[in-house]
Amino acid sequence: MNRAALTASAVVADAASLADEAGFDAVTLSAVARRLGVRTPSLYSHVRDLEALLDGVAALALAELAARVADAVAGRAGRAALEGYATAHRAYARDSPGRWQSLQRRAGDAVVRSEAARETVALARAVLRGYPVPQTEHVHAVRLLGSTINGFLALERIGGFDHSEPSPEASWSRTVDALDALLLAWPAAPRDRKAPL
Amino acid sequence: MNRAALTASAVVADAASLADEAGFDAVTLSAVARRLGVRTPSLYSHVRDLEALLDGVAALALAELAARVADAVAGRAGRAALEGYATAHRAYARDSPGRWQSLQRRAGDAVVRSEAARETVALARAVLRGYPVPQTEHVHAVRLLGSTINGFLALERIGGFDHSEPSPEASWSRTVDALDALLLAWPAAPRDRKAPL
DNA sequence: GTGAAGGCCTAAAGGCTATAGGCTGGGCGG
DNA sequence: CCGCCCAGCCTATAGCCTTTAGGCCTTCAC
Repeated sequence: MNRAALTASAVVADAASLADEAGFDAVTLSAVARRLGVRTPSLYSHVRDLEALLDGVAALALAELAARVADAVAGRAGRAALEGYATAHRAYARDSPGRWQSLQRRAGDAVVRSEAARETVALARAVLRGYPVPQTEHVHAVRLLGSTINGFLALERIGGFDHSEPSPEASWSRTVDALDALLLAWPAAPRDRKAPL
Repeated sequence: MNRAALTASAVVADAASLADEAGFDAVTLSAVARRLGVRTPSLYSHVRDLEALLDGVAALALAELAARVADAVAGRAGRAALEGYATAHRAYARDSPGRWQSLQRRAGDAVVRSEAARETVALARAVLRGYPVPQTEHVHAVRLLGSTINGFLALERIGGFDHSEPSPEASWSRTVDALDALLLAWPAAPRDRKAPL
């Protein structure tokens, strides 16, 4: 009686909430089952194994992130778009720390090939359109953007900024400033920049 | 008989090797004990708990990394120093993936306050001396450097670059180019850069 | 109404961390 | 030289985790 009306997506959604509340590595099949008022093995009807559950959370997170970023970038260009792009990431990491963390691991193919993954890249490229970065350099610029934003958030998360003075806040805005300046003056062909010293 | 001559540092060293060989999360007390030919509980004489063991690996890794970076930066200035700094990090991550991974988590106080931690920051500041970045901006620049380098390596590790075309290699050198250009033309006070659009 | 299927259950195996308590050999004081 | 003590390993055990196997009840289609 009182079947708990489980479905794959209900299980994944609950896992995502748990991740936000208790940290990504508190996500275990046991814990999710407990929250859903069900015995652990029952989850195996809906989810292949733990790995698949975590991948499910990542897919969910990526979709949510893409939506937020899209919203932040829409109708903006240049620096405003860049700021929207970067800050939407940071806001997502702040609001949904567990889901964010789910993205910091090698993901399964389903996640990698997802629509959301494609969209995130497309949005980064859209931001670049407001800057004089040549098409051929777009990949590199997208990767740089991703590296810096993700890297900043990772360092912030593990407390890397907790032991030196100015607040991460200040460095964040300087970081966006720097990325803006960088994209405005994207260094020309490698050869041109060689040996400035 | 045949006491295994365990010591705290021998245990930590073995854990670090295991991390490199089998991935950081293959580091368990069980696995380390197995490798050392000893029963799991025996390790508790040398290591407080799993957490302490992982922190030990991180401390070891940080010291090794600092040494490598110091070596790569010594006697260099400007772009050469920057390139040495960045590439030493990448080389370490490549050569010792497990140890590198041990640094991507919130570390205990012992690690944070270690000599090696201080040195890493000092080396970054040393790199900045070759660039016209004002003292007051050093913290931000150090954080930006750390964010971008760590972020790039993290994305590379989780395969974030595996599904688009040019090799990470190419983007890496463009990234160093970009950081060089950025530091050469570090954006002035925030106010000056406002609303260029 | 009945049979198949879906969805939850219990049971159980095997791996992990961690604590408690026992055995032993080597060094050291008497 | 003898015996004691302790360092350093051990076994036993508890508790939590994942995963598989197999059973039972409910529902729905025919």
